Amino acid sequence: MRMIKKPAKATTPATRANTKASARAGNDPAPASSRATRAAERRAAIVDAAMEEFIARGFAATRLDDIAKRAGVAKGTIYLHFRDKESMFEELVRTVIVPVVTRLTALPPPAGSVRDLVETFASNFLKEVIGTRRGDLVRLIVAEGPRFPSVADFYYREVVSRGIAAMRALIELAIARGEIRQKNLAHYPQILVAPAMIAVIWQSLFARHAPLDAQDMLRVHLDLIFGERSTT
Amino acid sequence: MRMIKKPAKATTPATRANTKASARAGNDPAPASSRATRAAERRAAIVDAAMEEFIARGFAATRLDDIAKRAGVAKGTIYLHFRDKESMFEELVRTVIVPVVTRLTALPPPAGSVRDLVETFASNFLKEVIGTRRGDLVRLIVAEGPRFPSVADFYYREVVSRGIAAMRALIELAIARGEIRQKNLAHYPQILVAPAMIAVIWQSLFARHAPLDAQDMLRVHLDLIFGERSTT
DNA sequence: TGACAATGACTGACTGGTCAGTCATCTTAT
DNA sequence: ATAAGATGACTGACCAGTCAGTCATTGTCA
Repeated sequence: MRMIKKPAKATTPATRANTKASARAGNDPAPASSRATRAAERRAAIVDAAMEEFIARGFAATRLDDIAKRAGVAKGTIYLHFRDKESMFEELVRTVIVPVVTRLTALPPPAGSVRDLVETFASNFLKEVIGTRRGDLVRLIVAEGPRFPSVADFYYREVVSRGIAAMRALIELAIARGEIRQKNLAHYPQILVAPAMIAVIWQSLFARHAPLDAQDMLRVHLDLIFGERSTT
Repeated sequence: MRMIKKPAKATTPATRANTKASARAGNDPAPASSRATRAAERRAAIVDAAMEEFIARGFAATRLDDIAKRAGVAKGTIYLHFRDKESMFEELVRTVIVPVVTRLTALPPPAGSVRDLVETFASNFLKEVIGTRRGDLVRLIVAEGPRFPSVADFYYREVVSRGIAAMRALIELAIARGEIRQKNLAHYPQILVAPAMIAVIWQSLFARHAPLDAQDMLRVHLDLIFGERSTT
């Protein structure tokens, strides 16, 4: 946002003879890494640190100085990897979200009942998202979405619409197979995932007041949709 | 967030003789109001303006100057009503939330089936919260909760725990009456309200990508829980 | 192979704009 | 008359973004 400045005078440039000496904050002792490798590591460190800070403080209240310190990097270094704070936030979301989606959408062999499939999916979601840093990221997206339409758009395209479509397909299959009776459910796959989302939010906001057994809740919810498990 | 500052010197206070002439932004022409009334009106105007701004920008990115301008008040006036930005946010949440809770918990005569009761409740929630400014406030609480533990606590105490308890009571009643079969549902009243919460969030984040017929979704969800409506 | 030069990644002090909170002064109801 | 209410210019802390300078790594030549 800052305007281009005049050349900037030198103001006693000699005084900075000290510096160095403490540089390279004590991190990787690996000396044999190539430039490219090192760069990638640093970028990853910045992304990690940024995620931590953004989750803890939100976009506006996060200081780049803090991100830099946490990443063990100078502030200027951040600008070698990201254009500005805003695009750092956007890229961060992309960087973190994409692997999760690909991992979760890699559904296991479609053997067995639809319920088994959904249960596997729920179980993965539980491990990978609910109560983890990634769950906090989801909350962060809900929080900052309105101020970052591009993030909300991205999240809708890459996560929500895909997830909804996948769930709808599963529901339709289950209806065809007679595993689900309520036909209208296919119109609102949101209903299928709603408790999982609530669990994510609950864990970040209320867990310390009233811990929630997300796993059991999801089981009960699936019982509701598919009918109680027969104890065969 | 700013720390308490030292007294701050006065620096040429006399130079400000001009001022006035345009003050009192053109608002209420009512001259006959008492001090107390006027004060209450101003406070309300500030609360409204603050809610609008906080919802649009989040806590950290909201400027008190903007709130003052929107409320038609000078910045200093805000400090006659609130200690600082943070406590303004906290009081704002209390001020806005309480009436909603009391209105919603004023359930209609307990005649008819539990499903009718729940449906009435859902219908009120739909009108009063989903897709309204108050719905945005819920999203705001989710967004800022982690940075305002006192707000999250308040919200948990006044809204969440009460709502959960009320829903649990209804579920147990419905189970006793045979309206609900799934007995475990009483352990997780969250499941009952989850789609409503999702609807709130959906409307603020994704409505423009994919509008959601919240009313119909809630109906389908209730069909799922209570069984499809008999067409008697 | 060893020495020197070129490269560009990295650093952090610095700048300028921003904004929460203050307070001397003015206004108005009582 | 006068005290409570209201105003908005002002202050100082704060922080995103910049850039001159440093030095580890890589490339080149004898």
